[in-house]
Amino acid sequence: ENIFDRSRMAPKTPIKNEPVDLSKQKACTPERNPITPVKLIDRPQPDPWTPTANLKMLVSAASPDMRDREKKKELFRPIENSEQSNTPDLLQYDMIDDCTVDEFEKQRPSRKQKSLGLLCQKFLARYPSYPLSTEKNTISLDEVASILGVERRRIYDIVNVLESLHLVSRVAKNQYCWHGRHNLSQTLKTLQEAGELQYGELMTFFQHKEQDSDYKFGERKKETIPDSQDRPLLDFSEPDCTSASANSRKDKSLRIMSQKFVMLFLVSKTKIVTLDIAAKILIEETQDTVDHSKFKTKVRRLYDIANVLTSLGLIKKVHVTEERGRKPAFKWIGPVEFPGKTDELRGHSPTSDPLPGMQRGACAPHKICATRRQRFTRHASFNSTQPCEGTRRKVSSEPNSPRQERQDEYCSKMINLAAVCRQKIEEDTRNPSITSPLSLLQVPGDSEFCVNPLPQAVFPVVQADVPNLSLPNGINSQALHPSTPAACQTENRKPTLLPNQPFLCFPSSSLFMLCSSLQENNLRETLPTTGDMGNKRAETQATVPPAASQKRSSHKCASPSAPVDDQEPAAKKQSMEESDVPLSLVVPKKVFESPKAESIPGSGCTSASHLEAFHLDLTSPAAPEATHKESTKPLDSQEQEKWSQNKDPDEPSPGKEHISKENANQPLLPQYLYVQPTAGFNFLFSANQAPGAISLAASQLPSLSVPCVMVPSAALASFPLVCSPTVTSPLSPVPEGTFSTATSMNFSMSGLASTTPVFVGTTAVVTPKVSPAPSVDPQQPAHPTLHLSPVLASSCGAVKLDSPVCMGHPVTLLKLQQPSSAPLTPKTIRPARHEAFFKTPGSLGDPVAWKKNEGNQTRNASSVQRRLEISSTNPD
DNA sequence: CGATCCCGCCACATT
DNA sequence: AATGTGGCGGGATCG
Repeated sequence: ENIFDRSRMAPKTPIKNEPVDLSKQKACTPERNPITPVKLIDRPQPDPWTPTANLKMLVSAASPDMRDREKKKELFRPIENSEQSNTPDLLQYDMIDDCTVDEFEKQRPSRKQKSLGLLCQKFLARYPSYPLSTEKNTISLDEVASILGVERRRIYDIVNVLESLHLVSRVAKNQYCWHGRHNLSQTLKTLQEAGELQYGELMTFFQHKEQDSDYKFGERKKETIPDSQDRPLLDFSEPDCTSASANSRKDKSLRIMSQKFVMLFLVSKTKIVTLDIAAKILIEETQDTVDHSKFKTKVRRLYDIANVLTSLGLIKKVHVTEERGRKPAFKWIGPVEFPGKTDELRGHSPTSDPLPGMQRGACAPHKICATRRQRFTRHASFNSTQPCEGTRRKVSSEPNSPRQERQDEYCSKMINLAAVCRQKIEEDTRNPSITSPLSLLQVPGDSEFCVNPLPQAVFPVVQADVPNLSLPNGINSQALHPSTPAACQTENRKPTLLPNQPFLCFPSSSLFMLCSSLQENNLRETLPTTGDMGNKRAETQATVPPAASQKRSSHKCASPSAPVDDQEPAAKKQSMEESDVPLSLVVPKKVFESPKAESIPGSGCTSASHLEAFHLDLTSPAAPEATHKESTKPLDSQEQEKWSQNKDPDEPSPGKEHISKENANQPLLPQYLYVQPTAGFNFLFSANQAPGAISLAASQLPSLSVPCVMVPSAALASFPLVCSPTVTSPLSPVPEGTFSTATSMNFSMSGLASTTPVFVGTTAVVTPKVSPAPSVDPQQPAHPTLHLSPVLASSCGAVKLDSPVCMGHPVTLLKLQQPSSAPLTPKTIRPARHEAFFKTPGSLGDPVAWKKNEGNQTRNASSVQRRLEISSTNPD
């Protein structure tokens, strides 16, 4: 048959491997598309004749993407290529002729090449993460399908997931509109909120023990679960989507499932969700009913969703080892914290609004929800299901009261649950082997997560959080509070918070983050939850954010106490991270307002507040970004612990989160992320970039500064990395070359680490030196925004991160402009303010309080990096 | 052999 | 009825 077709269709060139179909295409453009999608061609028989089919073929042939694809294939199988370039074009049938089966197989695109994840990457590569509003970004399913060489069905899988996150929206039949990640933070935030309500406890629970939880809490679960069902909530479709009708079709499970799945991550303290747990939770009602087949199907779907989310750089696959064994799981590597409210952001550019933060923040929180709800409501009629929800929604829509009440109730309920969980946890904790929640998380050898505890746990704590920033989308900063305390608690870890310091130092930190202006992303702040964070970083990815996940509401209520307990264990675990790796995160600002400082004034909390000050305005001006610099550091880091102090404390108050919002307003914080070498590679992130960016596309990189940089650890050791987004021209010598490299890389793939260090950033400067004296020189003064070198910094005056604290390690950031917001002033400033902040941390945006670490002992150069301090100075 | 997940049938929705 | 959507699960691959 094939032959027949071919003859007819196209003369085709025998060329390569591709099956017949290809040949057809080839006919058109022989060289280019070696890779034709099999399907089209293959299937063609049935409809080769259809106009559509032909069209598709043509399109595919023409498409550049196709070429890429082919290239990839080649890469994958160089061997094959070399040998057979021409081999079998035949299909199976043809094979008979000459090709051996083997050859055939080789040529045949591997299953992996056809994976949904890869397809999704290609899909995403076609659109900018942050499209200009002006651009038209319509997506034609048919076109894309043909270009990518897949059936439309597959595109639906991708689009449905993207739609659930609002990266796209359906405008018409066969037409979708690409929105990009501009609103991703908001969407995530919304999901997080919704998730907490729906799954907060559940997750907590599950994480501890699934079974038990189910068992015991079965009822609860049911309750919640059902609720979850409502799609509308979650979804927001677009604001208007008028298509009320839209609701139709079942619930569009893939979309809903996707949202729910994401919610689970956002709600999870560990940020790791195992497939089976997710499947159980997502299987709606059924608690027990879960028949195996249904479960299986659900899992299948989750894989589909996970592939897309992975391509988006929001999650990554990991394995969790539990008592029962290793289980597949996914870890959230996307932004974790979202600024408080934020709706507004949407349209703006991140930097654009300088002021605002506060106000908006304040009000905003529910806005979005409300909007959606309304929408839903309209549609609502349809939603027959779950009346409850409807109710709920409505309620919620009102920002005010109802919701609160509801929460309260919820809280109370949860409290019990929490208590139970806690017990379990405690028990677990005792159990050396595992801590419940964490246990799940940890992944033993697998990826990066290891369960084994390291002796020193070093988990740095981060104190500060970054408040959110002004970024429109929202950055998130809230979360930490609660957790933070916990983290701090862990004893050892108390890293470095110094009272005033804005930054934290972690002992062996694997990485640091500093935030400067961020845009969407959040910074991840800290560590609260520790485990996650550590792990994450360690691992890898760029994810910066991991951790902290705490969220608010439910937690507050429910587990106030619990968390703490839990955390300890968690911390331990974290600490464990693979060998040394602990990472440290540093966050400049922090927002706590927390009055509560109960715990320790000086320490943690306060520091946090100081952090706020930290914010720099970098962003506002222009692009402020900071540069990053780092050096690798050796290891002794642990010493650092000494420095660290704990924070403590506590609880941040609930409200804090919101508060953070205010902070958020503030312009920015520079964030830096440093990852230890151990991890395998180092990253630096600039806060500015959107989180998503990371994963993505290289395409972005070029245009902007790259948000992340990956460097092989080894490389790092020798070189410090710096990234500064803002600047366009790379100052440092290295940069260019490296740069390019960087650009080329795709972050998404973890695998990519290049051997050489990469520097990215427009401005960035890199200093080759190792930890110790970093780089003064390298940097250039040039940018306005930041400087790395201390010297410069001083000159600039604005901000400086120095590491006085850090041991010497000099990393400094300077921010020139916008002092006002920036808290950063070094020592000088500090003193006075210092007090202020204590008093009213939250309110002051600026007060900057920097803490400094003292130098604690560790001063070695190596450790330098660890400590970043901003102000350095006074501890006071 | 379990984990993944491609593939595409087919039902339901929309036009 | 045709076409768009997308649930669903068999069974092929991968590891």
